[in-house]
Amino acid sequence: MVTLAEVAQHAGVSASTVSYVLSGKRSISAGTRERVEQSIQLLGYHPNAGARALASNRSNIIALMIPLRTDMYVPVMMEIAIAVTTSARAHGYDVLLLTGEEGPDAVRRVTGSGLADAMILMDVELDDGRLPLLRDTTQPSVLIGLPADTSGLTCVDLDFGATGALCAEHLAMLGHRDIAVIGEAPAVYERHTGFAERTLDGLRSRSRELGLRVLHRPCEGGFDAMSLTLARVFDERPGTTGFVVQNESAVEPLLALLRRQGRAVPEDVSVIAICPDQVAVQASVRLTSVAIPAQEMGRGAVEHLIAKLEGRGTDDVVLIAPELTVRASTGPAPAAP
Amino acid sequence: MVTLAEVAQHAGVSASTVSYVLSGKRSISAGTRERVEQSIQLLGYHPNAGARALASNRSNIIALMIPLRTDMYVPVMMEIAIAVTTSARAHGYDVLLLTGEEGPDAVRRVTGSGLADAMILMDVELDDGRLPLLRDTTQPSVLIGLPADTSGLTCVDLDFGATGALCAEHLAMLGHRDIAVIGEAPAVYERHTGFAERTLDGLRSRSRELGLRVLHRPCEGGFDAMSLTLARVFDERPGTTGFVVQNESAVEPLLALLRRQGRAVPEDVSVIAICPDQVAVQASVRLTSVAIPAQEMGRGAVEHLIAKLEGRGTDDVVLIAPELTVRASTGPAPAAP
DNA sequence: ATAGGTTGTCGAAGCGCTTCGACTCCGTCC
DNA sequence: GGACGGAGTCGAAGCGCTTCGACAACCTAT
Repeated sequence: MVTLAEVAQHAGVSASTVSYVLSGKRSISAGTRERVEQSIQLLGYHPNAGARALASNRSNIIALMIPLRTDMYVPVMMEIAIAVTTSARAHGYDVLLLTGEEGPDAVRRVTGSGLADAMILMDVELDDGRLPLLRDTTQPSVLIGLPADTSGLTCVDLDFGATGALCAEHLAMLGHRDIAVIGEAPAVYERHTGFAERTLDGLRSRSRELGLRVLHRPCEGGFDAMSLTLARVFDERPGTTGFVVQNESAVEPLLALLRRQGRAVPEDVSVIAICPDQVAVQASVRLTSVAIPAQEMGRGAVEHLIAKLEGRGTDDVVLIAPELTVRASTGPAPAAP
Repeated sequence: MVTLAEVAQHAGVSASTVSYVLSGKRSISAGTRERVEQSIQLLGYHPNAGARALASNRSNIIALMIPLRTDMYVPVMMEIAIAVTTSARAHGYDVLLLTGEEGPDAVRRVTGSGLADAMILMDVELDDGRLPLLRDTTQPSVLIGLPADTSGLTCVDLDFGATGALCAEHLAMLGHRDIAVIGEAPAVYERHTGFAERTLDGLRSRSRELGLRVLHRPCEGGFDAMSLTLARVFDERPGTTGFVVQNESAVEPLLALLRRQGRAVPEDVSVIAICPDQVAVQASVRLTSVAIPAQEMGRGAVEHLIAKLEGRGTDDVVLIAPELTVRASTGPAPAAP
């Protein structure tokens, strides 16, 4: 392994000079800088991460806690993780991957050991056990998601309330009166993961204003669960003509079942999905959808974190405005029979 | 931040003693050990990662390179990443997430800086630019995937050749004679990611032995692409009664299209998918499938890596035997018309 | 011409840990 | 009873880097 000292010797300068060339924290004459840079190239020098972390008290690592469960939004999670990693690299940071498995202990371990300079938490619950620890530590952090109490925290998330409202507006505008929300798996609600409730709240309150009747049913993904759920929906509200689907893995089953029942989309029934654009365009009907901006969320989280690391940061809640894209799965409500 | 020295002082011993309590590398009397452990608890001590890495020359971090692209198998990738992280933690290692973005440079950076003790590479191409670097370094590594030349490398992967053969056998046994393979997106083949070709080779050679006729068509996921592909298949081979689908995002479109054409699954047409079990059971028909054992692959990779880190490891290629689960999407070939 | 500021470089201290050799006890064995 | 060896502990060196203060050299403004 090549060390700083070896580079310094090769370039005929002191170790500290090489260090300053690398960090740019003091001015260095052009000639010296060039010589040092050449030596670095020539010897193939890479600063030792451990030594650097020890001396500077910064590891240049961001910890990313992803959920262990795979009961929801897997592609979204993946996309966020990749966006976080890519943006972090662009700022000179690496990403340490943590699963929820260790729970709050992971936070303690990482902050205590100086393994990472900062954290990004995904899959935040309304009353998350990790939050008190985050508030206690001086280590910057950003949540992707929205807990009940956001005081002293920085959060980035899609504005799910507005998302719900947007869905209601679109369906109301098309003349629908009875709509059904196919929600996430019951486990997601039990876990109090906020976003599902927020969507529903937004949708319900806007629906009230617009005179829509809303029926909400949680639903595990998959064909069988969807089949049961759908039967119950039409049983209870035969006049339902609009669907809002929040659970990605319920989308395709729903479309298949509607088809099988002879209900045409969008002539008889309109469907809006809350999902990544890719899913919306790949479905068997091109879906009108509100996109989940995974990239933007990941990038936003990193940028806020970097700002905080550089002391420019502020605690705030950034809600990304939802965008509804009209495609082929929504249309005017059918004339009443 | 609490340091070793503070713990030592609190427990009334020297710093080295505390270190030995922590590492167990020298014997410590029960009494001393207990006192030290109590002090650690009481003070909430966590060893500083940087200092430890510097002094011991090991970071206890494994780097995991995941593909940047999301054109294939996203859930599988995610599941592998989670399995890797979980198993690594069980062995006392953390996981650093790298995207393919940096390419070979990432390998250089990580090995050069001592950021990680070892690497796991996913999405390995047949002639991957990172492989020469891996062969050159002393740092242990494991590939998930199979390059063209495996000499000096350790690889873990599903035996895709056997997977293809298994699909052929199952369909042949059921009396099918004309089968179609719906492959990955063309981009996957252009990238030479091995597994797609291996599946096809295995399937073709077994088919030859069994007298099956095979038509292979790459296919982007999604409804529109699948629609085109399917039309061409039946155009060219009207007697096709068996499908093997390798592209996850083509499964549901295929089923929908067959239904629309009035071809019943499994009465008229049999479908085998190569996909995670979860996808197979959640589809609109419970799919006969060969599972992609993501968990097992992730865990296997970590275990091999740990073995190498401890000096017990050997370079070898571990191919996981495929398992075919019969569900509701395959049945006897229909009698010839 | 001289005081004062800038610029570029160096030496040394130290970050918190691991590890090696050395030392002290104490029990064992001839 | 003295040599021997193992168990338990300590002190010190050093891992490779950053950073602070010091200093020489030079430039400018009075």
